[in-house]
Amino acid sequence: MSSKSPDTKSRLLDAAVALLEEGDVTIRMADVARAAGISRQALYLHFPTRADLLVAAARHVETLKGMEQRLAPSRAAASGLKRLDAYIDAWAQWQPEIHGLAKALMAMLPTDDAARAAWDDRMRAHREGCEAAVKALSKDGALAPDHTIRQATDILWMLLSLRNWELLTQDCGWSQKRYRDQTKQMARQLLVAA
Amino acid sequence: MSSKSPDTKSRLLDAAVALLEEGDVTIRMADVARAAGISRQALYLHFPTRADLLVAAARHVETLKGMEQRLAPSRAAASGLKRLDAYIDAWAQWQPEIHGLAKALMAMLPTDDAARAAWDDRMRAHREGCEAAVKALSKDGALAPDHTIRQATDILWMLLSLRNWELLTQDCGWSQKRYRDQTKQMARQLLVAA
DNA sequence: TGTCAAGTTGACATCGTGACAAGTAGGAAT
DNA sequence: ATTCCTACTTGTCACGATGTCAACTTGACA
Repeated sequence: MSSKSPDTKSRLLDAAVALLEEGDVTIRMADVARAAGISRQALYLHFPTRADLLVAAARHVETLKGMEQRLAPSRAAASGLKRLDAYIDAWAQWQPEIHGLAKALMAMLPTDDAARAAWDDRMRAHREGCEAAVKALSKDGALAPDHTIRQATDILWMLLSLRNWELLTQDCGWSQKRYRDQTKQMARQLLVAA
Repeated sequence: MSSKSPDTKSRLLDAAVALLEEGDVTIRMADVARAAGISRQALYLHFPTRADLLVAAARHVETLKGMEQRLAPSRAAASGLKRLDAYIDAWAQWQPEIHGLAKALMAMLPTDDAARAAWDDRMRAHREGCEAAVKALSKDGALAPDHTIRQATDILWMLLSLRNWELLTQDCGWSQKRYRDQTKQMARQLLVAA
């Protein structure tokens, strides 16, 4: 896929992720290039636009931290309810780890198409996870009957949004454990048939 | 207070609000000036920075649209449940109207202290509204027993966050009516004793 | 030795913010 | 009647960021 030197590309992505995790909200192309030890122009050889870089960085961090593996328990869950719980477990654990990156990315969303693209890309992936959990519930007949799959997915996606994690843990001071447990409870209240 | 011509200042604020409500996220100083019929430089005589303009616009829109009056039905509600519903009604109606403005303001939160202050102010007011609704529920004995007032307020505040409104209506394509009705239902599921 | 890929330096166009200067129209003060 | 002030004008400029373009270097490989 990448015809250029692969380790330079990785170094660039590592540098971008590191800078974003430091909370450097206004990350510039020049910063990333300098951090990776190459010239600003060379960065454009690997990533033609800032958008491309950010999208790649957002993807990179997931492979870097093994998101796929963490979702294994959810995929292997015996019941829909257990799948939902396992997904929330994985997600609750994941959120603080990507918070630095997410914060920087979110800060740019309104003005920056690049960040928007990266964000939408990742959120779509997350939404698919939500949908899978909802479908598992539905298969068990455990989904509340007044919701379609689509609608239930919307609700779970909203409940598990990074913004809500941020709001509850940062602004309301909820502990990580409390966030996890409460969120599980809320998901049941909202989605599971009584 | 304002030493400059007051009607020009108002015209500028009106123009800014109008542009922001159109959904023009990347609103430029030149745009606002043009819309108000004065030169870009003259705009700087009234608002030294873009942040100043946006903060002033945020304040302006609240008085302009009479948020206080809209909350009257909620305050006058006979029961806790009705108060909750009325508050959600008012909030659901309010959100799309301030969305453009809020979006622009949110964009400046990480970098601009003035915007942060203005934002926190508004959010605190909203949280107080949530708390009042929760207390009304509690007074009726209708609050779910596994929640403290504080915790229930956190949950309602999260549920009614602008971000969630944005996510459901913009990203998920929910209609305004659907947002309102579903949110009411979710609030009941999460907060009201079964 | 020639070629290609990857990276280098340096210059430049574009856009938005904000600073600054010099000039103008109209009203008020004395 | 002239002076002063205020609001506003036009025009210019510096700065910082993105992205483009051209020309040069360096190392590997065949």
